Amino acid sequence: MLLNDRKLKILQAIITDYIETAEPIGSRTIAKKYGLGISSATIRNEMSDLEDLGLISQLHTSSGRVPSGKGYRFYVDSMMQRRSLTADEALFLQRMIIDNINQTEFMMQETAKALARLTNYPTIVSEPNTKKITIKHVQLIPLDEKSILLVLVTDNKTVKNQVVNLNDAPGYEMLTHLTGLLNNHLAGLSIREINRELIDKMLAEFGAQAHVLMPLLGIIADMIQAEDDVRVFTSGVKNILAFPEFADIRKAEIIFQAFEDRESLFAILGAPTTAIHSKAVDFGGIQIVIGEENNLDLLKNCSLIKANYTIDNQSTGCIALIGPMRMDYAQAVSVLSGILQNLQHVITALDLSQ
Amino acid sequence: MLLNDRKLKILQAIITDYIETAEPIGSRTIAKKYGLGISSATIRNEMSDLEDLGLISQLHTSSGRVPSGKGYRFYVDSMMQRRSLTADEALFLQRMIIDNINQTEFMMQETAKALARLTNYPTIVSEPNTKKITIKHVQLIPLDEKSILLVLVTDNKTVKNQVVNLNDAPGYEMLTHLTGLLNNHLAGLSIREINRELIDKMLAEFGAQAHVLMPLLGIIADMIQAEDDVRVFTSGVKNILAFPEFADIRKAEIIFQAFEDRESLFAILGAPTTAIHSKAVDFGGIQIVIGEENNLDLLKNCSLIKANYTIDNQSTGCIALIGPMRMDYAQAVSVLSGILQNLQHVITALDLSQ
DNA sequence: TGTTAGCACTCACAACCATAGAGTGCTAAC
DNA sequence: GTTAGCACTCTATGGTTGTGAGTGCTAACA
Repeated sequence: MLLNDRKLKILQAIITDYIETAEPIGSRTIAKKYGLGISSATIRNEMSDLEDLGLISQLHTSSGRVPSGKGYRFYVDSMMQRRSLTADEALFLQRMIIDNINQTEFMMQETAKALARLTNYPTIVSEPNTKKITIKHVQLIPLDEKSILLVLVTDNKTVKNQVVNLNDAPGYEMLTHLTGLLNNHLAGLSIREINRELIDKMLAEFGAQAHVLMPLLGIIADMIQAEDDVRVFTSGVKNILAFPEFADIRKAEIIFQAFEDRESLFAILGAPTTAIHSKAVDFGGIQIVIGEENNLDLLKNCSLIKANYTIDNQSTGCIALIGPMRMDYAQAVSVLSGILQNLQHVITALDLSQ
Repeated sequence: MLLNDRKLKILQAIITDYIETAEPIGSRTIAKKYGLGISSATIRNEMSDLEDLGLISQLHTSSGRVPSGKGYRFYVDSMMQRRSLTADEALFLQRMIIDNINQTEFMMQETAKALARLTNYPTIVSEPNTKKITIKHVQLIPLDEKSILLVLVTDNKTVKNQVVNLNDAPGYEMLTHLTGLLNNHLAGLSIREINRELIDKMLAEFGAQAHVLMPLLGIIADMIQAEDDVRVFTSGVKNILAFPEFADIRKAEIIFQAFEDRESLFAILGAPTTAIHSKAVDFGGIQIVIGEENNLDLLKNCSLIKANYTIDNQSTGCIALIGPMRMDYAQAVSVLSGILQNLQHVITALDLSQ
């Protein structure tokens, strides 16, 4: 689609004004507020053309014009200026130094919070999905006569632990011995590689302590399984209450409902789109989905800005923010981009696997 | 305050009706809906008396009556029937079996969710505050050449871990040795008991590895410190959107704001009230704070139902739910009571310290 | 031919009014 | 002590009207 310069300026005025005020805008207002040097009548003619093109629409005759989904799409694709971070935003991100993190959970939650804070839109962040977790180290620790603690370190930088209740827990010396045996056999293996043959061999070596092996292996399997369940974090849902689009509480409730339910959140994030892979850590491009373009009814009146990111070319997470269709795309994209860089920096610093 | 039987019945009718409908109720409606065998005129006279007593009030002449804060207080103190759990509620709680939990976090979050689910009110649950944590076990685990994992088990059933980066990490054998030394000296101690004298003794024993001791002790102190920070969990904030009291989004926003801020949540839970202590685990009585009785402006139009619970006579947590003043006190109290029993059951089962 | 002024028209919104309905207090009768 | 009846009050609802912002169309102008 090709528009002449004047039409572009008028469309720009309509979109920026509507993003700011949420009020339909008329020809006279444009003529007065944005000094384009043409009369309102001329603007009316141009607006009529823009409406024929489907870029703007009016709720009824004699109301001002409002950008349509197609209009926002055109704006985002062809007109939007990539703005850089403001001084305040940059400062905020600089201060958000997350160091010494050994659990992704905290980092994800902080990322969601920061993004919501800076954009004033609700955010969703899903954890990287690591499907091929391998065991790095297992450690048994005595607690008391009837229980021991199992600590599992996996290759994706997370540590999990679980109390194991046994009728007759081995003593400290024996636990140290068993820890050695477990590590000899299990270190470096994924859950699928623990087969019958290996288990038989381990049972033989465990001797009198063989009865504790199966419970331990079962728990290890469960722990890895749980780790494979991708977690998802949200922040700032309440921000939608500030938008007139959600003045009707029923509409707000739908969003709140979705944000309380894990399944809905994954539905919003959508099927994992192909991300661009690079050396170790890479962030795919930022995608914008506007209004009706969304497959979910829930989001037909909203826009979604999201980006995938990958770690080690295998595990990919998603970071997204939701707003009304008239969201401030330029600001949201620049902040999201800044956050992604931040995340990349932290993940790279954390990367112990190299 | 003493009321005759007929006044009690009328007050009861007003309160139950208003809790259900949120609409002011008039004499004629009471006469028709609740067959008390007296005419609306008589009810009017009685209502006039109830208003003089401050138990009900009207928004303007010729509107129906609404219970006042004092009215709810009287109802809660003197009239409310302690109802037992419904079959559905009891079933739900039975199914909420939380077993094998070694972290309080999951349990607290689940408790908040269950309570919100059953009552449809927003809930807040704060973790037990354990001020005198002692070290139960310390374990050092090798990760790679430059980092080891420190696992700390404390006597309040929680396990924490932290990656420690060192320029030159000791090998597995050495770590096992150091783990033994650390446990010999630190097991059973609280953070205050780790003094200069003890550290000097440990430094001597660590020999060539003395340089790793101070970083480790520093991290242990930080971990205990973090554990001393009471966490707080919430659930179901969005439920307030269903109440006409919060039809004005500004009012809802105030509550949402408070629920996003840790400090506000603690302010809502209030200064810890004295809980009744018993043998090992005890739950103090359930307290109800109605409207103006709240110290926080934020809650002047709300009611708060809360209970403290204690573990081992020393650490006390709080569990609370918030609703409009016309909340269903009887239901909320019975469900809260059921949940508390559930929590007690789980905590007792978890108790490894005996 | 593109631009603009002018005009008639449309629609949302606020203000205004009348009416119906639900409630009250008061009084008098039972 | 209870109740029926009455006058009164206040809210909510619906219809009417005026205003303002917007439009499309037409004719005049550069």
